[in-house]
Amino acid sequence: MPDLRSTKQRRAIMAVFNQNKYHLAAEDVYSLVREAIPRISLGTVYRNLETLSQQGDLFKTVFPDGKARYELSGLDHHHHMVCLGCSNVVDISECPFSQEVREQINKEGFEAIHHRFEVFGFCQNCRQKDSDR
Amino acid sequence: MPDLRSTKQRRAIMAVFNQNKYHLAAEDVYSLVREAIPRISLGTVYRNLETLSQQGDLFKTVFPDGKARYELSGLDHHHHMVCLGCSNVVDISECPFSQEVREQINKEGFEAIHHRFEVFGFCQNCRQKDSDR
DNA sequence: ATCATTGCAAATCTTTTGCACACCA
DNA sequence: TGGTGTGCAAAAGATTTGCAATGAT
Repeated sequence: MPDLRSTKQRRAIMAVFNQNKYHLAAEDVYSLVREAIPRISLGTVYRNLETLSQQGDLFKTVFPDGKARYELSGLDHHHHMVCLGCSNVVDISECPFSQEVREQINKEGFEAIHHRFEVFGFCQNCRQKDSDR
Repeated sequence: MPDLRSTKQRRAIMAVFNQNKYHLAAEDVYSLVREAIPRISLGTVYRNLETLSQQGDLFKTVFPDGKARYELSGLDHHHHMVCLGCSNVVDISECPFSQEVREQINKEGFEAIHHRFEVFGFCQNCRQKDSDR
């Protein structure tokens, strides 16, 4: 592992996440960080998202639309509710990782590193709009 | 919604899933179905995977590598353990969708359609190989 | 006959990468 | 200085789409 350097770009990307404690796709980060550094390249954004994820500063999740989203990994452990209507994501603080699940995993000789729980459905807003669904 | 027609291609794709009750990426389906229909096109495979998923015959999941996998939706409800070493997937039959989680979701006005629970880690095989990790 | 479906190829979208130059330690 | 990081543009990989021809009902 080479040592990470502190560059203007890297700092600006982390600043984006500190100001937007939410699930950001690479494009989102790109457009937000360009407010501070207009000439930053999308490639740099991707490279840093990857690096920062490997460092453990960010947490990467691939959502059902096939796009990866990132968030600060320092946040409380939580899970996601994804709205199938508007694609918005709401956090769930309850963690469903139960003792039964843990036992089944151990029984298989599997070593769990991390896990992810996602609920897909429709948020209040979209339920009202789509009441004809 | 137009009415679905029963084509040779569509039947062959379903046959692939009936013979391989597992998580198949579009490429996998493509190469398997070409054994029966060598001139089938990849576009047709994608279109049918999408159609069949919307019909509820298949269930689509996007894995962390950004590729979508499909499986028969008639199978028992289950979840996934993904090995970070060899990328193999093992099913978990325990479902962690607890009453507490359900309550939190309802409290947000969210209507849950389906959910996904994934555990990432290392399978027995990879743990032995990588005992220096 | 009608209209869903197909094959083919081109297009799209997200992400990755090669390369020469810039910049942090 | 030396090697990491950046900008730019091209490449790669997965998926989607336009179009004319085919085939199911």
